[in-house]
This record gives sequence, C-alpha cells and structure tokens, in this order.
Amino acid sequence: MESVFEIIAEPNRRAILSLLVSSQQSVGEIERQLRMPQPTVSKHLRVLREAGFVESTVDAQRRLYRLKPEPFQEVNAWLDRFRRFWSDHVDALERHLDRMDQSAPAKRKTKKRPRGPNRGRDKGEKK
Amino acid sequence: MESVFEIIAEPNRRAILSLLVSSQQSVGEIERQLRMPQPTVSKHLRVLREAGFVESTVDAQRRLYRLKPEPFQEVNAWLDRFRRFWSDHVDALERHLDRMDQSAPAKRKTKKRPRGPNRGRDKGEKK
DNA sequence: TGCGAATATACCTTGACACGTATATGCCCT
DNA sequence: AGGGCATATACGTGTCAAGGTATATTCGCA
Repeated sequence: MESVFEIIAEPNRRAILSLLVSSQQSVGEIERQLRMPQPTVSKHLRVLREAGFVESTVDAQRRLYRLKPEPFQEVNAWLDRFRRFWSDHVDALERHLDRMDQSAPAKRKTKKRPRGPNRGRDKGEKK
Repeated sequence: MESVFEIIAEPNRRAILSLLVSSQQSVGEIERQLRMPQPTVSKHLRVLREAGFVESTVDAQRRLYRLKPEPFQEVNAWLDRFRRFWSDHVDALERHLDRMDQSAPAKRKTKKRPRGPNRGRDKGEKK
C-alpha cells in the first residue's frame, strides 16, 4: 500500500476518516455507526495507522483512534499543482455567471466574488 | 471504477495528469515523456476521460488531451472536511518547516501567512 | 482465577485491475 | 489505392487487496 491515494481510494476507509473528524472514536463505536464487521474495521484502521492517517491510544480494553494531519496535507500538496489550473476555469465560469447576472439581476450579494482555492462543490459519493 | 479517488490512486494516471498541467498533449507525447507503452497510455486516458479528468479533441490522427477541472474540485471538496482539523495542527508544522525551509521562497504577496488550504508541501511520489 | 468484552490477527477465497501482446481503426500522404 | 503513422481496443494473465470466518490476545471484573 504505497501512497496516500491508495489509502483513501477505499470507501470504508473514507467513511472511517469522516467519522473521526468530529472526535476520536473507539473501534466499537466505529463498528456500530458504520454497520461494519469488527475485523473489517480493525483491518482498515491498521492500514490507516500505518499510513499515518490515524493514531491510537489505549483506554483499558478499548483503543481510541483519532486523525493525524500529515497525509491530508500531502493530498493537499498534490492538489496544489492543479489549483491554478482549475481556478482559471472557475474564473471562466464566473465570467459566465457574471454575464448571466447582468442579463438577469438575480441574488448576488457580494460585489467581488471571492477567488482562490476552496471553491469546489461537493458532489457527494458515488455508490 | 467508481470514485475519483480510485482514479487518482494509480501512479501512472497521476503522472499523466501532472504532465497535462503544463499544456495539452498528444498520446504520443505522453508516451515518450513517461516512457510508457502506448496501449497503457491509451487505456489510462480512457479511464481518465470517462471519469471526467480529461477531454480530448481530434487533430488529424492525433488526439490532444487536456485537463478538466471538475473532478479535482470534487477531491478538493472532500478535503474540505478535514481542513479545519489539520489547520489546527499546521501551526506547529509551520514552525518546524520554517526552520527547515529556507529553500522555498515562494510567492507570498501577503505579510500575514495565510491560513487554511493550499499550505501543504509536495512530498513527492513514493515508488 | 476464570469469564466475557474489546480488539487484533491468520487464513482463505474472490474479484478487480493493470500489464503485455496482438490486432483493429482511422487518417495522411504519395 | 495503398502504405505507414497515431491511437484505440481485445484478450489472456498475474497480482494484490478486501471480505468473511475463525481464532488469538489483552484487559476488567466477579
């Protein structure tokens, strides 16, 4: 399992990561919330831990897992190469929208449309 | 091939995408630059096209491939869920990097180091 | 000390996908 | 028209990872 990209390619792992955003969780809690057999959870957590996505602390028989930031930053760094590119397209999209704005007044509130990354829209998961 | 994450999990596909950042390329150009057999290139391009990462136009016998922004935005949207989380940790990382880091002058325009996305560094590919 | 809960690991099976080789398709040019 | 280049597709093969089931380990507690 070489790269961070292969780690997050697995839907169940992404589900686990999403769960852990809110707070740390035990294996059993993850298991119940995701309706996933316990060995599956443990195995995915192992992969995530070895890839640096999570770390765990021991609480009696429980293990509490929480996120670690570095791998996400690595994904982000990769995305950076493409940010300028896609921002240009967002600009084009915005020009388009601005033209529609003129033709149809609509409900824009800001004068200057904010620029830069983080302008994507969540399309949701495909099942 | 369900999700965008599985698409970018493949190292050769990421290489192709990186190549296309600079400009559009023909299959043959990709093939030569990446030293990859032509059917391999074509097959990966097909996957990338069907996932919306690239589009192609015909130029006689050649096909010119270029990037499309949407899937990247989708990855970006996913990352958003984790941005707040990792930003809290970035301060410590930045202090560390700022000490290590005189090699990256970068093009900061602002005096205050901006917070939030786009702060990651490229760790490179693992082979 | 022995039982039960929580978690990890071992083993097996299966399916997906990446690759190589071969071949098909389409276009240009003489 | 035909040959050659550029690209796409078909097919067979091997590998690897995810899932399921069973079992091991560790700890709390009666």
